[in-house]
Amino acid sequence: MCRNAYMQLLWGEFVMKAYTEVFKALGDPTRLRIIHLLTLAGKELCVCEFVDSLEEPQYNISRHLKELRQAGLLTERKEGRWVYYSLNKDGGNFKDSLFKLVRSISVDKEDAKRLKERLGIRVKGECVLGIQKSYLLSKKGGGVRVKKTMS
Amino acid sequence: MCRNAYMQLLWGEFVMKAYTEVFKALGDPTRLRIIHLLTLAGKELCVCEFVDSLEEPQYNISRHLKELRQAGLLTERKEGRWVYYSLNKDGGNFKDSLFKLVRSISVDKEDAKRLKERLGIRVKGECVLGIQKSYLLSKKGGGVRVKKTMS
DNA sequence: TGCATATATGCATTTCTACACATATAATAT
DNA sequence: ATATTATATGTGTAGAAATGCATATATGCA
Repeated sequence: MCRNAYMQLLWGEFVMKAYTEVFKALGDPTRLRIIHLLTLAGKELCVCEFVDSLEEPQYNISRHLKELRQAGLLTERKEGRWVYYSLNKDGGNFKDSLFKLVRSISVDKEDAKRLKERLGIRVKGECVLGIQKSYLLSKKGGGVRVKKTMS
Repeated sequence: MCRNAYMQLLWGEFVMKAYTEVFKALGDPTRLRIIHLLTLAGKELCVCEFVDSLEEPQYNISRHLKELRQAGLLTERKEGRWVYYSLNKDGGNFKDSLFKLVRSISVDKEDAKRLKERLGIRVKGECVLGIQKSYLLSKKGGGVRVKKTMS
């Protein structure tokens, strides 16, 4: 892998950056709650389930999920209109230990409580309903969908 | 500790913020290298030893050390003009696991190599010489000290 | 007392980050 | 086909963070 000193330097910086990105990704309340929720759930979760559980606007959840995926912490699986995210444990022991660590964090249990409720409306283990708390579709609009047809 | 639901909410947010700050603190290359170096060293290190080992300007090291201390990851001990920093393991298993995790990171070993050299000039286990790489005192100046007396 | 040295910090600048609004994209349902 | 729905993203903005310079603070020493 590393042919010479220069390559080692580059490789070292590359690896260091990867680890830095992981910690940076966890250094935000919403993203930490996302990972924490996934470690508690023990299974993949759908975007709308994150939204209803964490009570954050849909566009925020989507963006944070993307960052976590880019940091290598999540994988996504598309199923029709639904997108499920799960913990990405590829690549050695590091992430496994990290996820155990995040799981051990003792925060208030409201997120988990709301997730449990939300998971209750799955059918055959699959997500079949979108965001239930319509005020989370956007922040101001209260769930109003803008029509495409105009004038 | 938590008398009612409102207190629990506040407490939960407080704790979540504390964990977030920890991860955020590690989400910077220099700070991650500082913690990594400390986990490898297994003992307290002096500011000038960080500077020579990580080859970052003194003012940057000072600032990053401060942030790590404010995040609860470091403690400092003053000994005359010298200030030693060590890992702060207070407060349950979380930080212990975290430090083990950081220790397990495999990055290039230049930092550790330079630290080993630098520790060679300690006397009776104590730091007795300041920054050896004078170009790290500031970035541009090359170690020039400005006189106080003027005009 | 005055200078040297180890560390910390005020300030300005630039870059990043998170958020909110609106809207796009893609798949489903009618 | 067209409307609906689940998710993603372009854009503007405000606040945070990293950096570099200069200098302050504090301790030790001559």
